[in-house]
Amino acid sequence: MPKLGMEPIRRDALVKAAIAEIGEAGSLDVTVSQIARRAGMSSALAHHYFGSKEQMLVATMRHILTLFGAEVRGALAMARSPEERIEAIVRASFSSQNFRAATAASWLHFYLQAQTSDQTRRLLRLYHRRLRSNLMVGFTPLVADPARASETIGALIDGVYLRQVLRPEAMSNEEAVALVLADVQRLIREG
Amino acid sequence: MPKLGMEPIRRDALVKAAIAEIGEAGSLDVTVSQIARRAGMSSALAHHYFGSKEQMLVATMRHILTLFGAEVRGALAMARSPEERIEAIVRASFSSQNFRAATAASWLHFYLQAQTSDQTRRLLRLYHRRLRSNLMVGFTPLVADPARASETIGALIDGVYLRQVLRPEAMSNEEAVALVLADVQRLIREG
DNA sequence: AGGGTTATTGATTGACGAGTCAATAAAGAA
DNA sequence: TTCTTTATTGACTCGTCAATCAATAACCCT
Repeated sequence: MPKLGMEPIRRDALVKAAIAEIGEAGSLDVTVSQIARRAGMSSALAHHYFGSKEQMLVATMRHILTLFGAEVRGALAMARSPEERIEAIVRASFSSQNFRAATAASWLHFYLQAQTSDQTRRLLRLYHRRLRSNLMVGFTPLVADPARASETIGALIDGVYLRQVLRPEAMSNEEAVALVLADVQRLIREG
Repeated sequence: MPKLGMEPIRRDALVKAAIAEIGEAGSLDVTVSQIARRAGMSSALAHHYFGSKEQMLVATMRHILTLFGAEVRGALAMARSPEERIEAIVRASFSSQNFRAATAASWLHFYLQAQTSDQTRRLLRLYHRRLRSNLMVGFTPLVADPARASETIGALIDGVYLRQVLRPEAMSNEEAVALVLADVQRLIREG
């Protein structure tokens, strides 16, 4: 029962199914057929809209990055001080449905994918640069070496994230945020 | 020209070739044939000695973990104070040839593999527990919440490691060590 | 109604890769 | 020497999966 204007709907469904499938399988070995089935269509249709598996995964990562970017921007808009700016970024990094099991696994997947795919690498660098730049703005009025502080907190966020992918039960979202924020506070107190 | 007692030699060659191959490809998609060819034998022989690809990769991870464990033990033997214990662990985490490009990529690979392979997961948990326990011993006389401190430094190590896999040029080994140790110092000063 | 476009899929192709096997050869044991 | 064990490989099987294609159907416009 073909209706017109299906393209955006299908693409969206596929991207979301890809995240869910990667998260559930906890693995990189997700096939186009699995994703397509979960999205309620044939694999042929997936290829029809994305051309290739890689393009589909790139679109998936772009989607994750877009959501994350929106969340950061939203939180930053509320921030009234440098401290609050940093806190906003940390909270966004661990926030909401989006940043749980499925998304986290996908995220990690793309970290690896970035070693072989140019497009993925470019996307990831972009995210890194933005994160770093946002942290820097917050840290600059507060510490002597904002670059160093941003690097530390950025790495700490990645590390906590990585551990959450492996052992989701070991630490809750709030605990993760608290852990990172405590380190932020130490950095600030040190000046 | 079959000589006897080839088994340990072949196994060793395969394990080392696997690390090199994963590191060079920067990817999980390493075939048994590629690894075997690099190790100077046929893929059939690799199967003969390891039974399956998974067993071969488990042996590879075990090898990496063994090397790391030895390095940590060596450094700990020299430590004369709690501070030095912690420093020893951090230095070992980023030390030497072993912990560069190829090994780091393999390491990250196993993090993912752990989500699907029971054996790999067990190995990784063992490593985590030991690392945590070692850090705890160092932190206990120095800070109020040693568990929290160990968790923070453990995550920071993983995060810095992850970033080095992605952008090896961004930070040198020594810089990585310095970054982590600075955070250790902050934790200690805080008490 | 009929031509063009979009949506959709089952079936197929083509590649690649893990694991198996039968065959060859050398070393040691009897 | 002959038998057994170990080493070794090329060729093969079997499965899987990305990608393609041909066919079908609904929608829109004229």
